[in-house]
Amino acid sequence: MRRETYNEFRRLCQEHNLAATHQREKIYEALVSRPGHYSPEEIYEQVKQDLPSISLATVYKNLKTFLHAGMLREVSPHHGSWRIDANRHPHHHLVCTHCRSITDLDFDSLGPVKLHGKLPSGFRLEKFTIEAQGICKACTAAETKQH
Amino acid sequence: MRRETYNEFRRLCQEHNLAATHQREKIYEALVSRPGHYSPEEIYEQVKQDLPSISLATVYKNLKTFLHAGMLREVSPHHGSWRIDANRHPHHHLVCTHCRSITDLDFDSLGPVKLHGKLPSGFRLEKFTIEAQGICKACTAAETKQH
DNA sequence: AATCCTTTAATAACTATTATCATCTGATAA
DNA sequence: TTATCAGATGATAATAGTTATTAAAGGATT
Ligand SMILES: [Mn+2]
Ligand SMILES: [Mn+2]
Ligand SMILES: [Zn+2]
Ligand SMILES: [Zn+2]
Repeated sequence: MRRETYNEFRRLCQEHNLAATHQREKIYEALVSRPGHYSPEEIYEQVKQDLPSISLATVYKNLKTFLHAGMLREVSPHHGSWRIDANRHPHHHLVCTHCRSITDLDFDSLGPVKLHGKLPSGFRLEKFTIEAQGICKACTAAETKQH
Repeated sequence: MRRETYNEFRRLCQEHNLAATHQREKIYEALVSRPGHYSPEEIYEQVKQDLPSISLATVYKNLKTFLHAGMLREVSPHHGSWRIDANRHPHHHLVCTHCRSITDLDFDSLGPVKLHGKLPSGFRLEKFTIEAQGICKACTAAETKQH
């Protein structure tokens, strides 16, 4: 691992009160040292090359820990199960990052996406979709109650 | 089912050479007759109220059939498995609707999202994310070869 | 009504994720 | 340095989500 990456890892662990274990170090490295948007399984395969006895459950658990600490992000806040949309009109979505609920947002309530320059060559664009991510009304209310 | 919805269903089935079965009718109705972004399991539960002997596999198969025919949409083209992003800088994504690959798109390559009016009250916005959906270079190349 | 082809129900198989728990280890202070 | 212990790990069972298989049933066409 690059010295710089290692130091950053130690710092992040300290900041978030996490033990800097070998497993966490390698999981972090597997993600940060190369581009891409990997699945837990892919990270597991990568880390196993250095730590053959690591458990897949450890990978899952630490990814959650890292996400919770804000050290990493998830690509999509609604990966859990397949969701079907019967609204065939162009429109956007409000997505709650807490309960994962999805509601329609009128197409005209957001301006068009402006492209500066060009997309990477070879990519055949079909459409832009915009998601407004945040906390829905119900979750905000539930949160407030607790305090 | 509303007469209008029923006629639309028959028309769509004819257009796409699909037998207009009871099961398909109820699956279509479960989606179209109410707002929301349902999972196959949720649709199954709804349809079972009318057709108690329907199989979950039938729901899955027909959702795929409908999607393929363009009668419905999926909310996200990358729901399959959890994907982690180690890039903490604000940025967007190119998503291939064919192979589901995800690549980064520089934040500045797209203009800011313009909000016309207000979001539904109670929703606490964290950020907008934009996905450029289309066919990636590799998939386009593979497609071209076949012809 | 008979035939053909599609669709369905049931269920096994498979993939993805989470829970459980005995054991181990990193961090801290003696 | 060693002892201590909360927190972390590995093994694996359990659960959730999806796909494959196949015999039987049902639309469509004649
Ligand atoms: Mn929608
Ligand atoms: Mn990214
Ligand atoms: Zn919510
Ligand atoms: Zn592709």
